[in-house]
Amino acid sequence: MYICLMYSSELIKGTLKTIVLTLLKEQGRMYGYELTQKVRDMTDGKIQITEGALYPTLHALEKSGDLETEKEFIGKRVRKYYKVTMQGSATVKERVNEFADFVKTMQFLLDIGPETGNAI
Amino acid sequence: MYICLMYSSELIKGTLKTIVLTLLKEQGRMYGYELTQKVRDMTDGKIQITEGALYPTLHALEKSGDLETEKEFIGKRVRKYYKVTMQGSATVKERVNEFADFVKTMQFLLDIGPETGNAI
DNA sequence: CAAATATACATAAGAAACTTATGTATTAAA
DNA sequence: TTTAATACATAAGTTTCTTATGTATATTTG
Repeated sequence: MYICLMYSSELIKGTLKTIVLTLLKEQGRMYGYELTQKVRDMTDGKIQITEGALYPTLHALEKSGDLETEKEFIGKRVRKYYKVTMQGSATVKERVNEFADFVKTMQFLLDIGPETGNAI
Repeated sequence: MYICLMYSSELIKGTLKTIVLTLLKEQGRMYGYELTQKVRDMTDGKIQITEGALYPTLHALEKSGDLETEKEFIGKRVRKYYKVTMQGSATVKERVNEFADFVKTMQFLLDIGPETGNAI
């Protein structure tokens, strides 16, 4: 079985919003830094979300109405918790379904099985 | 089951080279325009490779040594056939394996099954 | 047979989504 | 007490696409 330490940035491109929205929906609420840690831990470091990519994305998702924030003070430090709005909840479903469909199409195109991932 | 007419361009981003290399390896040799048609047909139009994206990609893959070309004249019209080099053949394997691995990680992250694609 | 469409290549400007670098500030660990 | 971790943010640069444009031949259709 093939194992790689870290995916090429090309591959991850376009999936950041889907990942963030899904995790926030599952976890209830999280803050930015927490998200980077969670994704790194869940993927054994294979997906590492950089802060330079994450924060602008979170801001965009808030602006589009898919996320909303609650500020909280931990000592003197501000922490911004994000959670999925009702609109965002629908967006998550769409995005996850689209991704699942896309994977099927790609598996057909690349001639790889769904479970085994057996390459040529 | 979820079906969409066309994937958002975000999702497809980063998979173009993998698709092109895989099809060329399977089919032996193809020319650019043929590739766009093949992908469109195989995916029922859900993935539509634009020529503006394809030709620069083919040129890059030739430059990197993964593809080589043969020019052929169909009447007065030039047709450039591409085929995978020995180096390219290894690249295909790597890329397909990486994609398969990536899909597994994403299915875990998004909490979707491998076959059913059952969303929340 | 003329006009529209399909075939077949190519490039260039602009947009989108990242990476890398930098900045600020607090808190915990060595 | 200095380093690392936590926690936010933005800005410049890169990659990779979209959209637009260009050229030319071949085929279909009205």
